[in-house]
Amino acid sequence: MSEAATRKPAERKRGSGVQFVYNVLRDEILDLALAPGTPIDEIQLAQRLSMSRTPIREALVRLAGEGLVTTLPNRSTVVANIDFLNLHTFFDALTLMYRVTTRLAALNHQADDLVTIRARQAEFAKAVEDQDALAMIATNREFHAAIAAAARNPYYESLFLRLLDEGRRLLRLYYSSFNDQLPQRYVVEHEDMIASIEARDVEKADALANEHADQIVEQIRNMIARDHRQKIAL
Amino acid sequence: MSEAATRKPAERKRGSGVQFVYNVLRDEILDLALAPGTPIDEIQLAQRLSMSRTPIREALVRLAGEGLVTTLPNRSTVVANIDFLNLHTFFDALTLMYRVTTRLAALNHQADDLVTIRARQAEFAKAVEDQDALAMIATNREFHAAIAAAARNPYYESLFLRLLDEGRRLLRLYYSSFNDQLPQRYVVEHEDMIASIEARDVEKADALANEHADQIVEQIRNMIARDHRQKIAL
DNA sequence: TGTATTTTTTTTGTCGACACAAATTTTCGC
DNA sequence: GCGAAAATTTGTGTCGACAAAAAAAATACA
Repeated sequence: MSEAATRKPAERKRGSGVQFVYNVLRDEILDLALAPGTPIDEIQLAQRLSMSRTPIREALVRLAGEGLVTTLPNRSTVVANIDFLNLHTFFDALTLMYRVTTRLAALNHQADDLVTIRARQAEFAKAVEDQDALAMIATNREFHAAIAAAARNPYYESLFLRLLDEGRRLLRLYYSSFNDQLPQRYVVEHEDMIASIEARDVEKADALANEHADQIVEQIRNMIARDHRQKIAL
Repeated sequence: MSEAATRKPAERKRGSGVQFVYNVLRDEILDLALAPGTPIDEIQLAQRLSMSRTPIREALVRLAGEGLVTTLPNRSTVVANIDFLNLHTFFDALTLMYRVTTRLAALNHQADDLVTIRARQAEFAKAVEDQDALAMIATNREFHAAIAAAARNPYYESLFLRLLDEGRRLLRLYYSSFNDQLPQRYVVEHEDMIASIEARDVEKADALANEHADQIVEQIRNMIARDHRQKIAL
């Protein structure tokens, strides 16, 4: 059981129920606290979070819309599987969104966007320094999410966030081997991206994002290739 | 009240309730039978579709996830507005998805994909011949959806479908002036795209999709520019 | 008559209960 | 003992009801 699950049973503000369940489940899914394929029992969840099944079901519908769970009709909904066979479609979309959001950030960013982006980058650098792989994964996501926000295109942003989440789940699988690559390189690449965004150099931002994406995709590929266990099983 | 609303009150299969409500509402929203900004009364809807509020609420959650309705906490959910001020973000994403899906279709399509695509194209050509603007909008969507399916990338596909739906809603606003452009041109462009996909000529497919998207964006821009009524109001 | 405050109404968010479907176990025939 | 049919159990899909929150109406007051 995760930490959030053991929260105070009663006294939650009206209307926050669905959001609460959504957040708990989302975190547990992305942290792999709930393994892919795990069936989600509504009644059990209702008891655990001490609320009725109605808000739980609505949260599940929302998660299903984002592809984080799969609903089997008249049967339990399960945590979405990681489709190793079609990872290339994920990498393809991820790379394109890296590029597009960084491009548009260079074009459309406003003054305070850079403040936020730099703050996220500082957190990422801190995580690298601390050799904290889990924090690196989380802060890296937030860094790119901040860039996506500065890009000011909600369509790209929502897809990108979805992809970053999926990536977070994937990296979580291999986080233990996340340190021995060369994460310092990512810090430098991030700095370059920030500089090109600030200079509004669209083409350079694009190129850097492309390289950066290739780096990350390559690293994930290596981590998977090194691990010949049960790729198909999941 | 739309046609679907007046369906047989009782006797629907178990588990199909949410899907049914979702389909009804989605159609009415995209057809502008429900105008943007219209509040959706759950009780009223429940009576109209003769079912309880529970499946209705779940359908609304799903629609909210796709951005077709907006949920105001403790207040009624309303049909999503059309954001004329940020249409450029829509056009940008739409153009990119036109390109990417057509590219990937040229790369990844399989034999029977072309059969489906050609069938959709035939329906589109028929609509043009019949001067049926509404059918043109609908069949054009299905044509590009078929290409997106052949592209075999669910991430792009889901975003593209969302954009096509949003576009359907937008075009529906101006469908009356959809004839007097030159829709015959679109038929030819579609044919060229099919040919380049079949030839697996990725670059040509990309270029054609780009042109095609520019055409459509331009047409929508013209339709909006010609109409100086209540752009801001909606 | 206009404005602030209280009351009423409307509508959402949540709950507990029941019905139905699928999975599981038990029973029965051989 | 083994396989098929029946019964039980488990868990989802839907319902009607209630409580809280917001909006609307009514009232009080200047």
